[in-house]
Amino acid sequence: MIDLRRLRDDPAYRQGIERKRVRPGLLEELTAADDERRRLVAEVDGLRARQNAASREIGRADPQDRPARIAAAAALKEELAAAEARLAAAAARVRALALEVPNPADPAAPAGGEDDAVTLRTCGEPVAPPPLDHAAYAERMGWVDVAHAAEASGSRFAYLMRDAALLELALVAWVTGVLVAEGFVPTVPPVLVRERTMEEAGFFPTDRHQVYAIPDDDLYLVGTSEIPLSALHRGEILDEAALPCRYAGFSSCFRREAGTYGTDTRGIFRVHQFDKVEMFSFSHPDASDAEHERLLAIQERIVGGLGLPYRVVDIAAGDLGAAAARKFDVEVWLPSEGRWRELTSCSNYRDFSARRLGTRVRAGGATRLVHTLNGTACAVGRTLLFCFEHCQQPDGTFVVPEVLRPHLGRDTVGPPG
RNA sequence: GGAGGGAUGACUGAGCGGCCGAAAGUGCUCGCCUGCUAAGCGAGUAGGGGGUGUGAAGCCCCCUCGAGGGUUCAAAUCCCUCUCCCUCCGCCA
Repeated sequence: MIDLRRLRDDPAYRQGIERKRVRPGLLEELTAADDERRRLVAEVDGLRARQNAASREIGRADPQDRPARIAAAAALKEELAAAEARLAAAAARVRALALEVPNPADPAAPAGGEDDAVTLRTCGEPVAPPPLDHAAYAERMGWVDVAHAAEASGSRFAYLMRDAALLELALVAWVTGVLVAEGFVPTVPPVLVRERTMEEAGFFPTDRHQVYAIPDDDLYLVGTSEIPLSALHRGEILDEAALPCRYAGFSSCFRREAGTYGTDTRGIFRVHQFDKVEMFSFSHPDASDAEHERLLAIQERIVGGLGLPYRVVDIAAGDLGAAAARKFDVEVWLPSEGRWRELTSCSNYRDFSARRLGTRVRAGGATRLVHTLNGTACAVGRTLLFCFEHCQQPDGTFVVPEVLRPHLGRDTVGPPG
């Protein structure tokens, strides 16, 4: 949810919104609706003030004077009720329009759209493709079974099996350890949440079509543990000393992947269900840029620690999603495709979802909305897939990344038979 | 799933139709006092919205006692629905 007052008063804020794609006329409609809402607030407040005053006088009046005064006060009720109905309608309209408006892009975010991300740095070199691409290799090793998954669940599902299943556990253990050492609270959150939680996290209404719903129980499957983590301080006013407040969430993630028909169909690059360790920070509003850099640095340490060549890109304003003011992606070289592909993502939402969540910080005498940030620590399936190509030897042996060896208990995994 | 009890400010907890946005305590802030610390003394201390200010302060008004509705001139207090928590029974990994 954006800040309506800033939309009114701060041209830079409005420009930040316009750097994203917004429906023409939306902001004008919204400000007009908000003007009307404020006018009605004043009207209703005035009527209520009169009614409150009248009621107080009745309480103080002599019992014999009361009937006449009560009759007079009763007349106010109808007028007030009508005005309140108009206000409620206006407020609902403002809310509906405001939910459509994205968080302003940060001035530092590059201009443009999907193709205009700016590469900040590249660590490691592109390499030639291995004998087998990730999907073929995983099949050869008996690590991924999409055929039976299709029987059980449909397309874009997979069984992760044998050493790949153990590699997942090793990855999760290693990454979680890194995050705990960085002061993150390790968390296994709920993956089914209410509609309200989706909305407050900034996913509804804009990304509703990407979310699995459980209509019988009014619950929704999360696409990332960011959602339940964001609800951890819902409606709370935090102490300044408690910030930053960092959580590492491990969970399964569920995504409908609507609109991706026919893309990334090989292997487990894009699936409906995967496990992920996610970082989430509640930051002091003055410190969120530094926190963002910090999350990014942790991501780079993890990806670099696995020995994967990567580059960091700064996502352009027009490609930012509704909630992010700034976003960095870490892209890893996928040899079989001969290009860099997204592995992790790290966003600063500023106060956008904190406003819906009601998560604030007591700063000096005042309270301010916190800033929320999130970043992938490890999307397990996709990380493994990159490893399938980068750790694959010409003879088919899989060389376990050094950091995972203590967790897996082996240095290499040979091909079967 | 069945039967009861509960939800009050940063926290504990009183209030059970008007004098309650709310006692008391804790915490926090400021001042005093004290070699330092602890203790003590005094004062202050909810959030949000609208308006008016030099869009600082201040001032005025409105809303909020889990959420939403209702009764009433008037609701933290009465009624209904929902959510969550606790106790007991049932079921269960």
